[in-house]
Amino acid sequence: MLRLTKRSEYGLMALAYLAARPGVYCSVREIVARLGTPRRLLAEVLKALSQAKVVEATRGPGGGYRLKRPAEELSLTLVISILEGPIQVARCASDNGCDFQDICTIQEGIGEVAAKIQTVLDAYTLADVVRARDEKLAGSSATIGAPQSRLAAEA
Amino acid sequence: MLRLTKRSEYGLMALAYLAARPGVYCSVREIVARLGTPRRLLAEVLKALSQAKVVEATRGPGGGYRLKRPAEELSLTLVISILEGPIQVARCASDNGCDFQDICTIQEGIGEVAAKIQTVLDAYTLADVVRARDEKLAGSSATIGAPQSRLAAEA
DNA sequence: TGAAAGAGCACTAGATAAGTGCTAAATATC
DNA sequence: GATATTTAGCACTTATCTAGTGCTCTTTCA
Ligand code: SF4
Ligand code: SF4
Repeated sequence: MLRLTKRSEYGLMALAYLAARPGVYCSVREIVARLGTPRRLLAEVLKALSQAKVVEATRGPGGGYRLKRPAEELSLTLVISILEGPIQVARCASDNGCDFQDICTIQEGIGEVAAKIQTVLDAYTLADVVRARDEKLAGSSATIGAPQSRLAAEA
Repeated sequence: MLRLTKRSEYGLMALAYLAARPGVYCSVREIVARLGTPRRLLAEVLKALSQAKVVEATRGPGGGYRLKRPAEELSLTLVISILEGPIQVARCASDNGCDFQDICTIQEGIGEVAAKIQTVLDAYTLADVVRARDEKLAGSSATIGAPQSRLAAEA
């Protein structure tokens, strides 16, 4: 239905959280306390992001996750493809394919649309997610466009 | 997973078929013979499109469906929303909402992305689907950009 | 040594998508 | 008017994907 999964959303929320604390290891417990997401599920998500080298982890007390790459380099395409597999608006892309491929009359059109959507997702990064949030919080003040580094985080 | 459903695809294929035969009533049987889709499912889809006034139907021998509006006016947004409900990249749009709305840090960002995707789907029409197909069939000849009115239809 | 925290594995339940069966109503043709 | 064709309506099954959870193991700091 052309919708993001919870995994992606939880992942993005967590990443946005981490982006606000550059360099600091944040535990799942801590993040869940803030976001209110199911703990085990978010753990699953962060594990996947860790395996994909988007975040890095340390264990033990004081451990947790932190961003491994700057938010500007984390596109939605990347995050989504890690958390829910490759983006395929239609299934005739790279996957197992579709039975209709030979006779399908809409393949090219869908392909064009898919490419456009892909472009949107490629261009939109975690930094943009954070920025959108900040702009909203800042109302319509003059800080629009300025690089942001602080979320609404009182901890 | 950000993917179109079969309903949408079948619907678009059928509409593309109808677009190639303006004014002519085409039966489900005929369309299915060409497209190879499950008959009952395509019937279901066309019924929905009929109820949504995108196509019109007549019963009895020689009956079937035909486009009610020009292909240029049929956006993907329209077709998809008829066949799989309103497009919601995130679920916090118009539906039942999401439990996280109050504290969600990515809502604005997702909203921006959703709007961009929406724009893509709004702008892309059935006519574009048909055009993309024609351009592919015509290879790289000089007919690019010319209004198309004939598909690979030998019937 | 013990507590904190991620890593790994496997499973359950719920939601959505895909597909099917059957009957009724309309309509053209004979 | 009978008959074949074709859409309309209704309800159901099955497959697939999504969401969420439980438990154990390993690492690491104090
Ligand atoms: S666009 Fe055509 S070929 Fe591609 S997945 Fe959809 S139906 Fe199959
Ligand atoms: S963006 Fe935030 S509020 Fe909207 S659906 Fe996703 S989690 Fe819920």
